[in-house]
Amino acid sequence: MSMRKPTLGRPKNLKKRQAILQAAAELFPLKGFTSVSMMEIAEKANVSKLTLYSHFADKDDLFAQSVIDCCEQQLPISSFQLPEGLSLQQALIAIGNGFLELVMDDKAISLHRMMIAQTSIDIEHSELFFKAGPERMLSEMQALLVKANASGRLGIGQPKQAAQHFFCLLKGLTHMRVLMGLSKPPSKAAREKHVKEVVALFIRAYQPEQPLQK
Amino acid sequence: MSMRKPTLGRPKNLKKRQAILQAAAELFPLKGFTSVSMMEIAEKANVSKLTLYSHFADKDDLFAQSVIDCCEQQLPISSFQLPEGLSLQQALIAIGNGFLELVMDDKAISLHRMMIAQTSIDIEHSELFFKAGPERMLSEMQALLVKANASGRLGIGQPKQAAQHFFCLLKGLTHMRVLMGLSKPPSKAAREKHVKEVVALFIRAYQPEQPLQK
DNA sequence: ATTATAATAAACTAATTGGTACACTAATGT
DNA sequence: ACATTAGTGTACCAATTAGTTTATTATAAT
Repeated sequence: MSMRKPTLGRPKNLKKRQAILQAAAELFPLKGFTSVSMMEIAEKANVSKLTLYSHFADKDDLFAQSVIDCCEQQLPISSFQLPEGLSLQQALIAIGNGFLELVMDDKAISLHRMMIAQTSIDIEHSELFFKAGPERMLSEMQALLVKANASGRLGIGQPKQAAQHFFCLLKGLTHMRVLMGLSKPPSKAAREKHVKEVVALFIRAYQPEQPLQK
Repeated sequence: MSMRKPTLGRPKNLKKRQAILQAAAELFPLKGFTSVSMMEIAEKANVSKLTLYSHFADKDDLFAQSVIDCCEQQLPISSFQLPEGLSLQQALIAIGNGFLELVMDDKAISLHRMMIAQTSIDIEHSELFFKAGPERMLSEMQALLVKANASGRLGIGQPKQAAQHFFCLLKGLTHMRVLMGLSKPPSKAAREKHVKEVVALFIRAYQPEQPLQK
């Protein structure tokens, strides 16, 4: 287990490594694990096959690293802060837009496909992806709901459930259709329209028990 | 193009064909198209490799036939009738249970995986599956919503949208987790609990504008 | 300059696999 | 009985491919 980083000799070119990961991240979701050859990846990355094997132990390793890399790249996308003075509706719309953009993104769709196609082979990777991906937003959402609950603006029995409902509504039928290649990812305008509609529905559903008189 | 069925000689054993389709339907979703060899399918079906090639032109053909076969098998599952005297809540629960049973079924999950994994290769088959599968229930649901709307029990602007929301809520996070192999399909009890909760949410969300006094 | 490592190109190994050919047996209609 | 097709088993072909070996050049630290 000597993972000492050698200080001697020519250092590894990190850009090569990134190019390989990039190529892998594009090819694997497109054609599936077994249909992509190492040679193909090497060529796409403009790198010799042996360089590829010098950076990654084998095909499985490359695949795993590629998934990890994708997940990490995805993280910062939606680390949005929601301004304090926002109304509940506006806050939900902001979260909704962030989530839908994240989840309909080409990369995210590719990742979904990979995870589903390689099911049972890479459960750990799927867990990883799930945590790095959609599940990260559940906590933010939950926190918001608890707050809205406390201030009497919503009446929610189970915030965790409610948060899940919210995201499922956001994904809608479209997400599955996109996964299957039956629809293109929706435009920003289409996404925002959908989010507004879902937020309205959500607020209606979770009005406090005794609605305030207007 | 001579597809004449020969009346001469030993007839083909339809059970062999079914066994092959069965084996293919199990193996393809499990390991992905390219990772399954024809030999493997032949062995699983207890059939010689050549028999396989006598029933199906090549691997692509077998895959396509397998998808078609699965879709057709799925059709009759949920041709349920809902009794007339049912309350709205009970009707929604009945539909919800039917839908969730259909969509969490092992076969349906396998099909989803296949459709997603083979994306862009088999768009026609995906369309086929989508129509044979979940989409068939949208019309039933829509019809019910229109009726509930007319009788004043619900206030729904866009019945089609509402129906989609309903089914998305039913699937929930769980469906995706099952697709990725992260969770087992929920038990009947778990499904029914979830359905009840979703129906309650749905009815709250789509109450008529002027709620009736109690 | 020396040393150690990175990277490349090209040839090679060993295994898998889609698809076929051949020789044979089994079942069906005439 | 006979022709015809279904099905089996085995061997085979051609192509692909994960992974290795070898020899050569490039690039860094000391």
